[in-house]
Amino acid sequence: MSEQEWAYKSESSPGSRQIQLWHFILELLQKEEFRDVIAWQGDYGEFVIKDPDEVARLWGMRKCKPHMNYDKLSRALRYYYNKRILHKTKGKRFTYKFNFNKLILVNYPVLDVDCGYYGPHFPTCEAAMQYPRPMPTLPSNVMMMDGAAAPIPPTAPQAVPARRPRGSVSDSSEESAPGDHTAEDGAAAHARLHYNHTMLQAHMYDRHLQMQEAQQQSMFRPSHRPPCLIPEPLRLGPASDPMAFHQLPRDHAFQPPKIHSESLPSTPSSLSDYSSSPQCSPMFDTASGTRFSFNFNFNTGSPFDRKPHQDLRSAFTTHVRVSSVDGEDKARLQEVSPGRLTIDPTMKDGRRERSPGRIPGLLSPPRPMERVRSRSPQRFVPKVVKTEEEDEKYTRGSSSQYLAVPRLLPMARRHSVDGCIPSENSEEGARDRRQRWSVSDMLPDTVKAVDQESAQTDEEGKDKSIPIKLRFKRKYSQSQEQPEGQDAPAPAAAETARVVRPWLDDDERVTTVRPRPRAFSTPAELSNQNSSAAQQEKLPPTSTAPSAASSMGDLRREGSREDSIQQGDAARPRADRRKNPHPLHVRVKVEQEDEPATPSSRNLAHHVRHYQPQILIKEEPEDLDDVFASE
DNA sequence: CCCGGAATAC
DNA sequence: GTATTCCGGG
Repeated sequence: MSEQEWAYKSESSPGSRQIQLWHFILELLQKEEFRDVIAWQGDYGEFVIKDPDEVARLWGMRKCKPHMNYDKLSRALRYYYNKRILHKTKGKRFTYKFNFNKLILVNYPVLDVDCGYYGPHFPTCEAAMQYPRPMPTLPSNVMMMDGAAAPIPPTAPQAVPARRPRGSVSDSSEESAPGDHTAEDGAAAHARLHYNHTMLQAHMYDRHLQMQEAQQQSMFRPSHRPPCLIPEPLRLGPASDPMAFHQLPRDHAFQPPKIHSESLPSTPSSLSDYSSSPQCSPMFDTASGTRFSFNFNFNTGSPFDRKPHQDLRSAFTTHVRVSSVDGEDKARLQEVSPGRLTIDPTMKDGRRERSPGRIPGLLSPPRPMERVRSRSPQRFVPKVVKTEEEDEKYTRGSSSQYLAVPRLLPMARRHSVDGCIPSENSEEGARDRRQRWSVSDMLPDTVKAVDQESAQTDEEGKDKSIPIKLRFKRKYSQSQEQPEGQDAPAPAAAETARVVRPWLDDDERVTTVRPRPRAFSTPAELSNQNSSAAQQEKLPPTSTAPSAASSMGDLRREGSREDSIQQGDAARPRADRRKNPHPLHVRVKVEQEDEPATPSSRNLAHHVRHYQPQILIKEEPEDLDDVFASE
């Protein structure tokens, strides 16, 4: 199977297993050669179609629609409005904007990793480099799901190749040659997969493991192809389960969807080489029955003569990072729910990996300031930036605003990375900033530790009048010194308590969920919001491989129960934990109606279909202060 | 240009 | 479901 498979709809959507427009758009955006056709421009995620006709033509090519034009294409784009993949930048001709934060992950798997691309205006180039987050392929709904955190996959031999920095589109003096697969190697090198998945979807962990192995395999496999986004089918043996998290039958291991001959050439390699879009050849066009001659450009430089998603994946990675971290943070949060710890990306041997030189952005248009800032990953120096927003929250001190988490690493401040934070006078404004709250959370703990130090110092001598958030920090500091005094277990040698933002952003709420015991999950329950997980798993109900919850339907809400959260899970076997997961306090993002989709449609169902809520859990915030008030 | 309904294809 | 194809209207 090919690594591009992810870009195609799963079998749940018959006949739609073709690349989607927004994928294609991203693909073009990622390619330098099309910068005159379409390019990132303006705000975060914003792009402008410079040559509508050409874009339409290319799109038509890809989709074998010779009569495609911008009018039709734009109609398709408009359909994305309701789905929140895109919205229009009003007033700007041919300009649209991706809702990366919200949507990228909704429908599609998290791409693995370490691509050179750091997306449009990706705020955390350095941060990302510093804290590489290879994200295994994973159904997006996992990310959106605030079920739980998964143990972080272990580390693996590092062979992260340096990557050429890529300033911006404008700074496009260098471009990776078609054969340049450094990014892929880097991705592969990311065997250190520390991604979180949800307990609710523990089966995804299986997938992860598989993918991890796949990545490892692809990493060392002489290949001219990029490592798989979605790894090739593989058989993961127990021995290769680095975490030995659980040893589950893998007979139902993730298998890429079969290729339907009706829709795609079934040649084994056809998908791998799908970039040529062979099915576009009339001889393959059995479905439409149309007859037209289509002159494909298979020459180099065409978007069709390469692995189409190689770059797309890269393009995604940026946002996946953001979103993933976002999700991961949520996941961690859950994992960290009282008495628990999350694991930071520390290698098994205890060393903390530092990304050697992953260089951001091949084609992404970084923020203007980013261009100027140093991109030396080696000399990454965190720059503490306290946003007004944060200041306000500190000042406000509304304890209910804070998500209490025991053994909290002091997330003293919102970190930012030099060059990755918009200037104060930036036009971006609050929304943009909010978009990046996850930035700080993706910083390595080492970086956070830096802050921690200052935080400790800062708070020395202060008292309980300080907001609970700060008290958490303090408490954590103490616990670090005297870990045995805590009810929570001391972190394992290679583990470090993970910082979780102790406060809630305005668009966040806390809710408590109880993951359904895996044993009770049924595959049927998986197909709620997003079918990807279920589809990819295709686990028969009788499968010994546990499926897991992936939808709200699998969550039983539960009030905050101290009894269940104070015990801590550390003493419990993981297997037990998974079977009887504790209620989790979950940080959820509440849908913000930035651009509310107005269901003016006569057909509400239709609207609902096209409006995919980003938040699966929506509940009134739960004040957890009482839980930790004892401190 | 842009929007979104409607019908239809796949 | 995801477009594609039309199209009336702003």
